[in-house]
Order: sequence, then C-alpha cells, then structure tokens
Amino acid sequence: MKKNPAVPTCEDHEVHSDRVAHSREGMPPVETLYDLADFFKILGDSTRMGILFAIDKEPMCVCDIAEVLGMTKSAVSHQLKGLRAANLVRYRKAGKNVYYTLADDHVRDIIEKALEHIAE
Amino acid sequence: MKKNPAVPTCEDHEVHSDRVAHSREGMPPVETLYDLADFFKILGDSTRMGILFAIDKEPMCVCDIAEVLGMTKSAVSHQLKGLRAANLVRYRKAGKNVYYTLADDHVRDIIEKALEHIAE
DNA sequence: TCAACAGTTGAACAGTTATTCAACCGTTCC
DNA sequence: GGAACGGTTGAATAACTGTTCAACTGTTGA
Repeated sequence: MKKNPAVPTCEDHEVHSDRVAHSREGMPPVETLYDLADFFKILGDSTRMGILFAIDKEPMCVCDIAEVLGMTKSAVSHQLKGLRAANLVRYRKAGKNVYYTLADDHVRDIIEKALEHIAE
Repeated sequence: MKKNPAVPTCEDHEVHSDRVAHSREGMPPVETLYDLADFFKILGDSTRMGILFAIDKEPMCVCDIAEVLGMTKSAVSHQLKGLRAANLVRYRKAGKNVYYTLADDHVRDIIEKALEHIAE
C-alpha cells in the first residue's frame, strides 16, 4: 500500500455509501494493517519456512540449519535476522555456536491453520 | 529458496550430524514449504490485508473497496486476483457489479492469531 | 599468540512484485 | 445501437527482496 495523495478512486456516481461507511468503521488503523502484513511477509518465504520447520523439534545451530536446507550459512543468517526481528525465533549462544529455537506455539498454530487451509 | 546445485554448505567438520538427520526426518516436502510460503505471501501485503478487513462484515463491490481504501479500482482488482487464486475470497456477480466476501473462517482465525502474536 | 571455525554483516546483483496507465470486455439503460 | 459504468487485464516502471561474495567479529584450543 503506497502513499496515495490525490486519491483517484472510482467515479462517485453510484457508490454504496452506506456500505462504505460501515466498512470504514470496522477497519483497524492502517498501522495494524502494516504490522500484520509485515508479520505475514516474514512467513512468506520458503527459506524462512524451512528454517522454522528445521528448528521445530530441537535447537539447531546456524551451520546445521544450513546443512539441512542445503544453503550457505550466510543466506541462513540473513533470514534468521528477519525471523528474530519478528520474534518468531529465540537464540542462545554457546561458545562458537548459536542455537535457534521456535519462539512459542503461536507460530506452530498459525502454520497448522495455514496447512489446513491449503489442504482445503 | 533458490535452486542450489553445488550445495556449498558449511565446512563438514563439526556438524551435529545426529541433529541434522533428525531434523531432516521432520521436514515436510519442499513442495509444502513452497505452498505455505505462497499462501503467507498473499497475506503479506497491507493492501490485500486491507481488502480482507474491508469485506469482513458484508459483501463489497470492487468500487466500494477502492473507495474504502482510497485506491484505484485497477489496483484493487489486481490484488483481488491474488486473493482469488489463494482461495481467500469468494465473489458473486450481480449485474455490473462483482461482490467479494471472505472465503471462510480460516482466514479470520489466522489473522486473529497473528494479531495475538503481534500484541505479544 | 595464532590458526580455525561459527556466525554476522554490507554491498551488489538478479528476480520478484505492486501500482499506474491505457485499453479492453460485459452489462445496463436510454 | 450506443453511451456510461463496473471490472479486468497487460505492459511498463519503480520499489523491494533474497542470495552471493567478501570482509569482519568473536570464541576455542593448541
């Protein structure tokens, strides 16, 4: 959703103004829309999704995750940054390694529901 | 997740091969990872998120949705195409108008859970 | 101290994506 | 039929995003 200064919407002839008004009332603040979109954007990448599944069972270090997914440590680390920012993963440093785990069950629930939807 | 022919992963010195093997077993097929990512990708845009909220209460035609969001019909229609493809919305033609509604409660549930996560 | 390794980071490039613009299709109504 | 409007679509452009590459930090162990 980009800035839209002039708001060149449809011709205001036959717009259902009652529905429009009612719909407007139910709309959350744009800030919330952006937060939701940003959250789902993080889940909307197969690499990050793969990372989440990889660390689902037990903590995994970056090198191991990279091994499982067949990717470079760098690529994995970059994506982990996004997952950290979205509070989807937690990490624990242990010597040279950094072990990542899922942040909470929220993620699992959401992915579960998404799988249901896909299966239809 | 792009194709990775050479698989230049980390140096295989100290990789926790037991964890890697165990993690690999729990991984869904890559096809599923792509499907999940594609699904969340659709939700990962503030315009599409706005559309979903706009049509949450009652059916809305494209023109009305555009009015609510302050966007052009064209932009909205383009995004509705993605939402249709992901089975997130249903539509019903009535004369010159096309009324869109949420496909089912799956969407609502997922968004609800996402809101909980964001609120933390 | 120094080598080796795990992990992070910034820049660059390629691929993707959202909006705009213009043209188009289908329905309604005169 | 033809004007008017709702809606869709394709091409083009601008913005964004993910991977690679190289450089870097920090920890371990000899």
